[in-house]
Amino acid sequence: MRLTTVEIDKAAAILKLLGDKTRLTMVKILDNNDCCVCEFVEIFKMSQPAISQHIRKLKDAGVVREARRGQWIIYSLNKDSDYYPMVHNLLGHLPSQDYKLSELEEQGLRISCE
Amino acid sequence: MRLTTVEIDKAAAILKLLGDKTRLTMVKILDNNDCCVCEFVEIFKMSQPAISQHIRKLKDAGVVREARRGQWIIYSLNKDSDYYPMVHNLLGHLPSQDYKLSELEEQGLRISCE
DNA sequence: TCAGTATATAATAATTCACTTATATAAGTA
DNA sequence: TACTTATATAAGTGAATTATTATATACTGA
Repeated sequence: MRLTTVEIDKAAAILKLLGDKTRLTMVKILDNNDCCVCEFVEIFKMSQPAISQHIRKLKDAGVVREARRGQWIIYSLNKDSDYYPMVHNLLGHLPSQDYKLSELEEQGLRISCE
Repeated sequence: MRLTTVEIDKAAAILKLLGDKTRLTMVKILDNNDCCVCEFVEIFKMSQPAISQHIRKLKDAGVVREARRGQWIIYSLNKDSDYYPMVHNLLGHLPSQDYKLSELEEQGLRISCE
């Protein structure tokens, strides 16, 4: 584990973002997997704009990055972010949420990460 | 560093609390020092009720605990909390805020921790 | 017991937040 | 080109959040 230091204002802003169950779960999932919006819509049973708006906040903060792949936009954790060490460290204290993706896979709804 | 696991809902609630600059700074200070409300009032140049309300949230979540010492109520980090390992870990990524206490000390306003 | 200091609580106003619905954009495909 | 799918953006709304001021409680010491 690296011990990078993050300004306290910036850290508070990141923690505020992660202080939402939906976004925290997203980020935990993204720590191991890349995902697209429509997968999150399925996982969280939430409207597409709601998901897009959550992701936008994470993207604006530099926590997450996007890459278009044809029709889809694939989101992944931005491991180059100054915040990544702190975030990754934190995610280590959370139980894996990958079962949510497994459920999608079973339903044949997994899309992005082949 | 211990790797304790915290339920994702609970973790989100804690991170939400820490996602406020004032509370995050408080907790960072409390990681090394015990403090009373009036010291925080000085440090943050904020009204006493505002400080009390921030502390109450931290106390309700079990992050912080109180001990009355005469006239004062001394707050400290609750190291027995299930969240403490995660929180402590996180605080390791933040720059020390102890200079804020040193400033108090210089002004002769330090109270609690002799 | 009274005055002063430390803290908590209550009520409230301004702001922010997380959704919603409606609509726009962009890519893929018939 | 027109239709479909994936995603983003905009506008609006109700709930939550963070301050404030006013007031209550608790301890200390004269």
